[in-house]
Amino acid sequence: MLKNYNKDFKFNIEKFYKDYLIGAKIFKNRDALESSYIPEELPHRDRQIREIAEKTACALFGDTPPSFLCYGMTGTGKTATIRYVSQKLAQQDMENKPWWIYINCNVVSTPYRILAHIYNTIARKEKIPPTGLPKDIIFKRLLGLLDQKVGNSICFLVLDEIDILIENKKAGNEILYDLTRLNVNLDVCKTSLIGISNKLKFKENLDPRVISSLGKESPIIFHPYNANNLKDILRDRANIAFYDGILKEGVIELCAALAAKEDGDARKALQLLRKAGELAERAQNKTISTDFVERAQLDLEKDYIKEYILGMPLQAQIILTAIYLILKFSRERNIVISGDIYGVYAEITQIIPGINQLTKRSISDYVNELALAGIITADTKSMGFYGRTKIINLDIDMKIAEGILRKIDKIKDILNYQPVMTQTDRVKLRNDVFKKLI
DNA sequence: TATCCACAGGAAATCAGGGTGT
DNA sequence: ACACCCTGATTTCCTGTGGATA
Repeated sequence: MLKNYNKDFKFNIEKFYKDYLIGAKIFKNRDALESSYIPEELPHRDRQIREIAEKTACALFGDTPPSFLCYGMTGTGKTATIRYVSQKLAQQDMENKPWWIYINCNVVSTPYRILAHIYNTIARKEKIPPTGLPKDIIFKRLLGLLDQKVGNSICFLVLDEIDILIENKKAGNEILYDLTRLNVNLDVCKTSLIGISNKLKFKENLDPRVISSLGKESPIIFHPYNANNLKDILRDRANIAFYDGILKEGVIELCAALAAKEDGDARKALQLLRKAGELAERAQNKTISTDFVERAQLDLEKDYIKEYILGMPLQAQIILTAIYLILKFSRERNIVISGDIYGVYAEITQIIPGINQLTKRSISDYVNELALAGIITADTKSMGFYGRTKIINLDIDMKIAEGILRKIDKIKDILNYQPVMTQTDRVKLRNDVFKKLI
């Protein structure tokens, strides 16, 4: 049946657009606050720029630059600096401009796809299919293409988030080894690898053969920005992004301070500023005050959690639901252990149609992932005679969790289901024991 | 001090679903 | 149609483990 809407409350889209156009303009150039934006100047990265320039300058003479690594936490400007230097190098007067091929190993995450990605970016047309061919065939085709298309100039292969590649130790090392050996098999073209990593210790998992070529050069370290550094970066970007006089006193300082707390993450700082601007814009405000920054921070956090959970595989969502239900229905509300999760999970997979039940081993992995994302905390604890287990807590508000889970079709109907497990005394009994021991 | 709980988590195998060239 | 390839998710098999208990 149709609802009888009050006419006065009807959303007038025409008027909305009109008001929107007349209303305060905040953004002059929104893109300047994207982390992919390469500004004219990169504040506080002089040393890194110089080091990278020194290592790559021999490309000007057509010599092969050495392969090297860049380390630094997220938002310390690694990718931006590389892109910056590559732009500058391309502006120099030289016969054969070098090629730069960017590979984000988080997106292009398998050996086959890395080779295919390199091939396809150079070839433009006549692409290699996304799957189906043997790897060595692609490798040979790639060699031919490099010699033919890149000719006697340099091809830089930038592997961003290279640590993700090594998570699969065997396959990751194999492809890296293959890439380092490209030069040996090439006739005219030369390649040079640049690895970008968030984790300092990722080198531990690297094959010695790979280290010998990728780790010979001293790595370039990107230290986190401090609050003052971040202020400089934000000021530069804000000048491009906003109209004059939009930013109120203290906005940049607050963004910088908040991001400095998060390991000096410049990406975070820019996100805060952009979100604050968007909130002000939506509120049809003429200026951005620190209030908007505070709201932006809450919003960003909520958005992140929501998007993460809704983007998880259904099985992971069900496991989160199991944790939620245990906390909701067990009388001792604060303790969840892995065994209980599995029990309740097994129960609800029976209720939801079309779901198959996974093994404990897989669930253990999913629980770890949830913990890594900051949705739950999971600390392994030895209970001596009572075995070893993980003590799990929901790290987000129960209400928020419920709101998000309610958006998932297959789950929304079971959020009031009381698991049999929590009705028996088993959970309570265990909780009593654990409580004493913790 | 040996035992033993209740799991953790690594490595390799398997499976299904996407594709290939011949 | 066929033999074969790559990938991601999962299973199977397995070894490891901290400390309360007997």
